[in-house]
Amino acid sequence: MKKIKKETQLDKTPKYTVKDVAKIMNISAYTVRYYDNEGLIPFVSRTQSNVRMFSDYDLSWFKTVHCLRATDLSINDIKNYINLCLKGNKTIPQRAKIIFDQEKILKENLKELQKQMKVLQMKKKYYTDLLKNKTKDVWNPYK
Amino acid sequence: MKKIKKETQLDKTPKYTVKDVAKIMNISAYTVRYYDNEGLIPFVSRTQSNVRMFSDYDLSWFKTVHCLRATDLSINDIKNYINLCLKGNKTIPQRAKIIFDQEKILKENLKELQKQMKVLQMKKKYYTDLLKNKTKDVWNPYK
DNA sequence: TATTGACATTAGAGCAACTCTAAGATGTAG
DNA sequence: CTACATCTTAGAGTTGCTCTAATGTCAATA
Repeated sequence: MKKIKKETQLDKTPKYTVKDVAKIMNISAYTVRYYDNEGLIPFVSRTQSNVRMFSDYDLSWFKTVHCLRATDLSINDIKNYINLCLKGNKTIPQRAKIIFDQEKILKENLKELQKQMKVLQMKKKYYTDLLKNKTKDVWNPYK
Repeated sequence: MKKIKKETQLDKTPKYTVKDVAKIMNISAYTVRYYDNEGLIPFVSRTQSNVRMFSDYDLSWFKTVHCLRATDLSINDIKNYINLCLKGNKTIPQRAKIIFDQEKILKENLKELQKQMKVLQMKKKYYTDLLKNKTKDVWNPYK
């Protein structure tokens, strides 16, 4: 008998409040509502009294959004990506392009940050030496 | 005879326009004016017809501002740092603290970005496999 | 039962750091 | 002398939050 691996299914039962998601994702409750209002999290359910309740499935969208935001993709571009995801496999090439492009951009950003880290460390050395009274505080490019 | 090393002096003759600085620093001309208006660049000279002219000395302030902004220090905090620099060596400990703190923050930001880079690379692999028809586009955490 | 407190909701204001527009001044080239 | 390229300013617009104010829901306590 052939062994069939069952597709991973994320739990869609609502169990997390805005506050819970904020804590889990380490973002503010304002931001959680903002992302929902902007339509970045599809199919969010509400209680009878209109209170948002998120599932593990919703959480996985938050993780996607969080990753893309962390790498500085705009809210609009993320909305676009999410909508492409919802449209099924005919949008795979477009989605792939977004991810590939973003990886390139992140790589460049990381390189730039590492460059600035080196500059900061020279400034750090400048002040460390100053505090040890080893040097005078004159104008120099490490200030 | 004792050899005295001459202190490095930056040229203060005005030679660069806003556009020149924008090009050199790889930022927009708007941002150049914005930084000047915000008082981040001290002693900027103007021609008789009110046109900004920047020197190498001014440029070195731009580099300081650029480095601190790149590591996400706020405009206000940078203004504070610049003003401390202008107040002379009694402000060394305060300036040192700003730089040391900022280095810690940058280190954390870099760590987070590297984490997101790994997530992005998993997404990249997900789409690379999809495009090779090796996998199906089902919901999974790499999307 | 009434009220208090802890939460949730919304619309919309506020903010940081640009980013751009509009209107006007200046300088150079034809 | 005119055209246009480039500078100036004040102020409006944008993005992505962040917060406030007014209101609603619900459980627990006086």
